[in-house]
Amino acid sequence: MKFVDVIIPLAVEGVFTYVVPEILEEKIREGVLVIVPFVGNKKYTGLVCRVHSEKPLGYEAKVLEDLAEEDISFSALHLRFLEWVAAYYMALPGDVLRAALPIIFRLESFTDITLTEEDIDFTDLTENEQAFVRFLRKGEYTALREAEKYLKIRNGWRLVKSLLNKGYLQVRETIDEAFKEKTEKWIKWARNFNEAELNRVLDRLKRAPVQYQMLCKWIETGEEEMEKHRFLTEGGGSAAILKALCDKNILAQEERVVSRLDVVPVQEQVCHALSVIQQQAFQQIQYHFRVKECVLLQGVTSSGKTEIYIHLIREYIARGKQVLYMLPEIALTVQIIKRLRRVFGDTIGIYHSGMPDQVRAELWKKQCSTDPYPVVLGVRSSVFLPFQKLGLIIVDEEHDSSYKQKEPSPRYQGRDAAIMLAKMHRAKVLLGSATPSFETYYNIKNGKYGYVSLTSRYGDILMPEIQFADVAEYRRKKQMKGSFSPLLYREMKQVLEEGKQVILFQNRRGYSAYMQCDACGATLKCDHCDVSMTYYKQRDILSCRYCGSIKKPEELCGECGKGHYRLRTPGTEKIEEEVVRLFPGVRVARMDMEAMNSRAKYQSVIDDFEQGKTQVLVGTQMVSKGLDFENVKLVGVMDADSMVNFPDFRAEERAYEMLMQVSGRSGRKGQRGLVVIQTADLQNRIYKLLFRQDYATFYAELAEERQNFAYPPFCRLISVEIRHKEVVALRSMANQLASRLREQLGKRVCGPAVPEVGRIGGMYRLQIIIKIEQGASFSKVKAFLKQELAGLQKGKGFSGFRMICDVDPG
DNA sequence: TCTCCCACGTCT
DNA sequence: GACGTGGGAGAA
Repeated sequence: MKFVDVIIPLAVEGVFTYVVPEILEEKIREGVLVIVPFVGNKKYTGLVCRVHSEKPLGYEAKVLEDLAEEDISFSALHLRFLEWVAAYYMALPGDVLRAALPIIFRLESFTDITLTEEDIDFTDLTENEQAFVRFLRKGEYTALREAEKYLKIRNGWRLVKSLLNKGYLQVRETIDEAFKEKTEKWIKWARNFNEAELNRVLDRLKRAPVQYQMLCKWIETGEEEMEKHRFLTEGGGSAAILKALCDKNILAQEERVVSRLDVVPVQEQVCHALSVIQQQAFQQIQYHFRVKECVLLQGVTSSGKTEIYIHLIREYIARGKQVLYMLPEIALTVQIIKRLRRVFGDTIGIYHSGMPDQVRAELWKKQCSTDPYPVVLGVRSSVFLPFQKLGLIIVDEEHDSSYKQKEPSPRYQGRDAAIMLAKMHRAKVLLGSATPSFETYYNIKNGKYGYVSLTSRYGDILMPEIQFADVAEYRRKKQMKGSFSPLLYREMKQVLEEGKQVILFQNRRGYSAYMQCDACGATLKCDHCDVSMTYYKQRDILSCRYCGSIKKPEELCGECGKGHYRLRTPGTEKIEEEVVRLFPGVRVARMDMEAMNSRAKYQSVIDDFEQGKTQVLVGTQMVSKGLDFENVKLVGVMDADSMVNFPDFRAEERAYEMLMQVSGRSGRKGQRGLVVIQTADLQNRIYKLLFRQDYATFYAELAEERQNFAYPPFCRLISVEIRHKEVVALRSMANQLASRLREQLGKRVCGPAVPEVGRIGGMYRLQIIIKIEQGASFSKVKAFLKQELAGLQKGKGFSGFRMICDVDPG
């Protein structure tokens, strides 16, 4: 007998063993998707990760139901990669599969019910059962979900069970084919008509003038076939007229399967030659690749990194290899896609989170087919795509924090996972950044990665000039105009008069980051989370950025009942308002998570700014990433301190990164850009380092501290977060865990401590950090931690706790 | 994630 | 005691 171990895409521990029915034996192998029964009658899609003949002990394995979706499968290497992600990031295999597999392929069965008899003795039934029975028809299957929705009940299966016992119901499980091919209707001649025949056809249509007209128009086009929609709009007729022509066997309709993947006509392929400096960098990268698996290309904004990527990609394609080009989510804009399309035409696939599920599924199928895209441009999750002959991965903006998935599990680092994926494929990795992550730079220092830098901006564009505005000083002298220092105001005014554009960066959304009582100083907090609520003036509501709960602002302070709430620290909405007031007639656009409720909106804000319809763009970090505008001369950072003083060991690294990136938005051909940074803490070393615009010095200065306090890159971290509804119980559990861990790991264990936000959505949180130094066995620590957590979970009094491990957090 | 079961609360 | 609800365990 043949058995398989199956990963089920649910948050369940381990894999599950099934018996393979004889008729399927031929087709079942490692990496295929199957349908299996799981809990009751429910059926799920699962992934076969092992085929064997070991009869499981202690239970009778269920029988595998069928094969699912035969067009896709996982290679042995791909399976190993999923296993690695699960093991390294302490995630469940089901979690990893869920991240990897497009939702369309994750079939789930649903319950259908019908009545077995017309006449039912209602006296026998409870009220709910009666309502339920009335909703059903004999011989007609109704989805249980529908019935639950209609009757507004949960746990409908309870009713089903009791009615089933009474013999009134019949139940079946169905699986919907979720992936459907997209089709189009095409119009063509029903058969070949010669001229004489055609004339006869037209003659016969004399008494049907509209049909006659439609046919004449069609003949005029001279086309053999046309898509139905186009046929009707261009022919100016109705579907009924068309149908009449089809019924008369003159024209015919044909349904065709079409691809949902963008099929762009291959334009003239433009690939610019590299400049001398770029050519040197290109050669250096290839030189390093001979001995190293991973190379960093450090280059500031507009130093021409993309052009080098393009040449590398071409090289790998020519060798018959595939390339994965990764970008942080936000940077995946039309700008970059356009640029790559110009070179690679329709040989490039695109993968991002805004994509409809059907399209993702289609890309998956294509990558499993005999004709996969040689290049895929994608976000973090594209590391999970199937590759047949991967040769190169480019991780652009590798320092970007959005490569790390925080929620839900698997909490993986896309860049690091990509490096592992490349290793498995014996492929190379090129990291790109102006401000590399400390981890990457560390690996260069110790010789693990190769290093290539592009120091000058392409076309000799100068680095922007950075000026600091001492807000503390201006405030003392009462010279501030709202949130604007006289310096920023003056520069902005001049730039706008020159007809140039301005970007203002404020890393807070809404109108006011928090509301504070003017009598007792209490801030208005979310009812469920330990954070102050953001005020949105336009909608006149307070909103919590963690749980999303909303409430109306109150007049009087909820704490002391006497004071009134005052708005503190302006957000993007307020800045936008101030610009309107201070610069009458200037058109402003705002770009933040709140304003960008759709992809279309995002694109239109960018387009308007690009075309100069708006002169000032106010935004959160969204504006700092991946956007290039020709005409921007000034970038204003409204409140740099808020980033630097963030309570996190990476705060300074992130602040530097972000400020450098924002600065890169300014200055283009033939003119030097200006960056005005407003701070009340001018003496902070970050600003001095920023002023020098010298990454190496910045790294050297901060790295020493990281080493002293045992933080990455000198140490690896695992964060264990514990959540519970009650503080006291949480405390004691966290202490218990910490002391158990300390028994083995000693002072590597820090905490428990209250994380940045101590309560979210009504759950209190505590965090234990484990620091693992170089040379210690990371996997042993993980195994020990896992064992301790399992021990706690088995123990009594564990109810209501959640434990979340995050490997390499941040 | 879904199902099943148990413990417990409420209403009669 | 019947019925309903909520939380935790386990799933092959």
